Amino acid sequence: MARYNAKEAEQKWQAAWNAAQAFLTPTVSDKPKCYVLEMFPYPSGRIHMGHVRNYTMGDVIARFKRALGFNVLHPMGWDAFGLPAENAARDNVSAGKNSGINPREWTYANIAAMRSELQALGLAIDWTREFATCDADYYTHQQKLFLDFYKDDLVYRSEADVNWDPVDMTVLANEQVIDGKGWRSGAAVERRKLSQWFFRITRYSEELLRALDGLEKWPEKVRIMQKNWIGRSEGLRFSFDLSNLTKLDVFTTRPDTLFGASFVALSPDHPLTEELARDDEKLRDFVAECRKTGTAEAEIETAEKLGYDTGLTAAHPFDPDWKLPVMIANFVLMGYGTGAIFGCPGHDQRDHDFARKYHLPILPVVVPEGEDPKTFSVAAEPYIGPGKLANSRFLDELDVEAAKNEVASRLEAQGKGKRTVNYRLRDWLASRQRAWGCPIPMIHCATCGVVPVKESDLPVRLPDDLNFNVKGNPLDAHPTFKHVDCPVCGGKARRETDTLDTFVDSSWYFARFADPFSADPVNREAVNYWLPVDQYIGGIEHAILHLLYARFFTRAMHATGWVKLDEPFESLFTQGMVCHETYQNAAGQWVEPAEIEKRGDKAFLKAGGAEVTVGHSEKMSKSKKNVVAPMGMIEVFGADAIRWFMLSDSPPERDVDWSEAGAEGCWRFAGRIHRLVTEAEGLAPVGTAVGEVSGAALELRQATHKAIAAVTDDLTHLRFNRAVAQIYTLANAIQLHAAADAAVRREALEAIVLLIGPMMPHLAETCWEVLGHKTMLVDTPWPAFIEALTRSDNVTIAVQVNGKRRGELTLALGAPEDAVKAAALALDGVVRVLEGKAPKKVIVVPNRIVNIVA
RNA sequence: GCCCCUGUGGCGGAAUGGUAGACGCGGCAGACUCAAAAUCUGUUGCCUUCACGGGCGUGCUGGUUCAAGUCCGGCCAGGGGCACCA
Repeated sequence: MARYNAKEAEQKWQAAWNAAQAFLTPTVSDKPKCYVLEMFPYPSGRIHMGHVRNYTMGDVIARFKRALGFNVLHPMGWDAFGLPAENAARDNVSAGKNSGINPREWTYANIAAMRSELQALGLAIDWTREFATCDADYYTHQQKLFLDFYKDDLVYRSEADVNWDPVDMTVLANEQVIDGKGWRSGAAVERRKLSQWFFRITRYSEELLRALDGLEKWPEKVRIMQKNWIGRSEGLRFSFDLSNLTKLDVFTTRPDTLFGASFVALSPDHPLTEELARDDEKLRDFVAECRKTGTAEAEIETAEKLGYDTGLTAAHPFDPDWKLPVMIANFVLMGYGTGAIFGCPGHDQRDHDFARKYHLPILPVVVPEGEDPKTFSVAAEPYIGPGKLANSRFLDELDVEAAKNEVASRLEAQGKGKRTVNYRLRDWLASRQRAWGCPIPMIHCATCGVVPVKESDLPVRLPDDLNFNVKGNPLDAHPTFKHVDCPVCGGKARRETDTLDTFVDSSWYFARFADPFSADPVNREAVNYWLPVDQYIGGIEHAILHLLYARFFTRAMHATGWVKLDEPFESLFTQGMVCHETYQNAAGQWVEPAEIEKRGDKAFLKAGGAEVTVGHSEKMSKSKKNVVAPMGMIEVFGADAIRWFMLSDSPPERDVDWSEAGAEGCWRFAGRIHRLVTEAEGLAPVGTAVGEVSGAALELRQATHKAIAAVTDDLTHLRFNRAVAQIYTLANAIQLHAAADAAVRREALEAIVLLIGPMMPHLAETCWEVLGHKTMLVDTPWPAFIEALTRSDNVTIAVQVNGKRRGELTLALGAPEDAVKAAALALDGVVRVLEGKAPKKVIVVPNRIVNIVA
């Protein structure tokens, strides 16, 4: 029999699935549904191993659920707006090829290339539903949603201090600033005051936080990250009366420490600071100095506390005669709370640093248990823990919680304060000064202000003839795009030239997949049937950005009547990265894996044979050149072997090391399965019932049914690596019992072929055909198992004395306790250790273990 | 600084509180072969013993339990997230 030819099989079955429209999904159906979705890719041009891992996992689930009888939706699309396309066009221009690429052509060419690569993996995808977010037919609906949100006050325009990325020449959302740097460019972000478009995500701060508890099928890690990002803190907002007769609002989570206050501090960006700076040159210099400090971690850690005394004083809310100095302090952030605080150096590290530098009083007002209030000192370091109040008049002797309540109640009663909940989460700044994005459907009119584009005028199309040989946003520089008539007064007006953050595009694509042909943004009937996504899979790097925005968008779409749910993703799985060793030559330059040859632990250049340094295994990245292209590997080992590799060995949430030896092992296993099927002789015909069997045949039957039960359970729980191990075990059993009963062997072979179906679909179809089936395996239900056959007749029971293993017994399953006990006590090893003494106690765990306490 | 996760053979990793190391990779030995490849079979935690056997073993350290990789406390190491957030 010929050896398994993966390439032939893959072409044959992919064509057969296509011809049969095997993965075409009805829009709605009476069958129970299962929506399996992997985070859609950015069309960079070619797939990488991370895609292969992600889409293979999703495909296994989709095929498994389908075999279980679900109506499965498993679509694919393209997150197609974004900077790389623009940069490619710009590079093209600077290379002098003016006739060349524009972002649209670049993007669609990449999509075509990547589509065929994904198809080579044999994914069970309904390609009729494919769309790209840069399709006008997609973004027109996004513009419609934007206008709906605008009507509902979920979108607004506001001037604010925003993050400006000087390299990408655009503003960024808070979520896109990592360690003070732009998430794509890595450039230090600058602060600019600009008028920008925002989504009012903070309307749902509380809800987004609370609903996290209900997302039981999300990784705990992601929920914690979102919780921290939303950053809820309960406290008190109250006002100080200032000596210039104005009031100053501050926020605190520690109202209990109010009698330990020794100053009030304003942010350098506080409106009052700006007001004061108008007539104070020194203050202006000070503010400028503060703004120099970067926001990078290292800078913040080493940054000195800087303060400026305004000369103003603030009256203590419980003692009008107690005056506190009003300072400007560089560590007070305008973006949190009210941008002003009262400083209590005794119980806050930052206030402590500040007070020491500016020689302000440091007074303990909370004293830990066991300390004497008269001697307890916070001069050296602040005390943050629990304790009883002291030096605090009417609060003395109260514990911290009671004191917080007391202060809050009194200030509320006086009308000076209010208990409030503060969130770290800011509104989502969603406008970008970029050309390759969804145009914001708004118009600026000198007389009417900002007006929405009429729905009948949608879509606002991106022009094709953008000139990238300009500074700034090519949309803004376009000769006609921005010149429009005002939809209200009809006068000359200016079209908004900012586009939407690409994270907007990915915030609702999952809903569009339910019916990508709908004339509305979503087909309500279709989304009611398909949403939520039953299983969403992607990288942990989207734990906050994409997943938080999508949760917000779903709520906003609920509020505007498009969907009837709040949470888009029922179950989330975050898969690990694909890593590879790194290599560096003598000059310290990175070397690609394809250029080296391994001998033992050492690696050498194929050309020239010079030794290279083998570095740690890291996430595959272009910069480290440790990338292995999937297509080359599929060419060598076949798609099924690569899929199998991605599923075996490592648990799916953990990082996996790519290794060619591992892929080769998978390829060999594919061949072994093929041989087991093709070389099986004298199999019973298709459909033969299995009769009563014993001996080797019974053992094989039991192995078969155990494997079906275990693989079913493992795939249900996404434990692909264990499912793979179970299948190896069954393969070993089939090989061992190659001479067993003809019907039993057929049962075993059919089972193993069906079990590998979701993971190695082409091989499985081939084997299914060899076994004599006329219908395709994709149309075959998942195999059932017989419970009684998943248990062996005999069990091996370990026998311990004082917890130490001294022997084992092989007994019939369910042997009576007395017999087990007697047999255990008679074991040589047990007798030797007991030395004739009677045991104190014997614990028998049925069918598992006996522990004798001597 | 705060929060979270992970530490098991040469390697990737299994293990509802109940025989630690399933399964795979790698290694070793053998069969087939003139030979090699491919394939198949056996073996493979460490120490000790001719052997039977014995001892030690899940980062370290205490504890709970008849029984701990698993539960609890305290450390150590590695990784991740957040961070002048009042």
